[in-house]
Amino acid sequence: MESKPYVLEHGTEFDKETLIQEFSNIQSELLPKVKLENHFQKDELQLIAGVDLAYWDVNDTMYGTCCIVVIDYHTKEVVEKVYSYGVITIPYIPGFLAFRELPLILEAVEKLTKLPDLYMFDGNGYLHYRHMGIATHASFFLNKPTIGVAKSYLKIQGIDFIMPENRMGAYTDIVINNEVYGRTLRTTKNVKPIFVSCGNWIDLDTSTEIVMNCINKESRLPIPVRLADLETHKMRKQLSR
DNA sequence: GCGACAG
DNA sequence: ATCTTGTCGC
Repeated sequence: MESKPYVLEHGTEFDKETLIQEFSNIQSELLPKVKLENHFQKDELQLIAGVDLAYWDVNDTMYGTCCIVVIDYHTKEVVEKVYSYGVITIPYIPGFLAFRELPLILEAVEKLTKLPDLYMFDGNGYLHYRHMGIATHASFFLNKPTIGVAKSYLKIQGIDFIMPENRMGAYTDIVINNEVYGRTLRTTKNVKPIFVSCGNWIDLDTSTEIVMNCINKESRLPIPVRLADLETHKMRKQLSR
């Protein structure tokens, strides 16, 4: 049976296997440019952005909206909110989320009046089959440090995560082939953990520290990602009617 | 063929 | 991601 073709833009069609082949090549070319070291001064962190998308469909056409919420790292006040929306042309394929979501993300970023110092994503970064989750991939277009924050676990090479202790701030590292891919982090007691990984230009300890500093009692997710999530749902309500 | 599978 | 109400518990 043949793979179903996918329409990308203006009548261009690709079959799934071709997409995966080309996408894998792109990810492999980016990998050598990843640096898991802080390319910034911690005490200069001011604006942190959370990025998320929501989807809906109309007559078999998939639409999406991307919302970016920027907060002041110290006061936790919302500084700016921007969004974009449009037709989604790339299918969701595990391991290739960035190719589906980046177009709308970059469109929304264009609308920001102040550039954030760091971006947090709803999804993985270095914790990925080829270390190229959306947080890492996106960093090359944003030119800023990024962090990946996933709500569920992406199992790699059959390796399960180790459940951290049930106390706020407890974590266990996700190690595969002697390499640390990411971290299972309990941001809130009595609530299931999240999965934090470096995006780019930041180390895992600092990523963990920043995520924990963005936790309040409202959610297990860091504030920027949580607010972006809520915002995309609001936008979908408006846009889908 | 079957199961796995960030969002 | 999305489809969906009430409900148990802190």
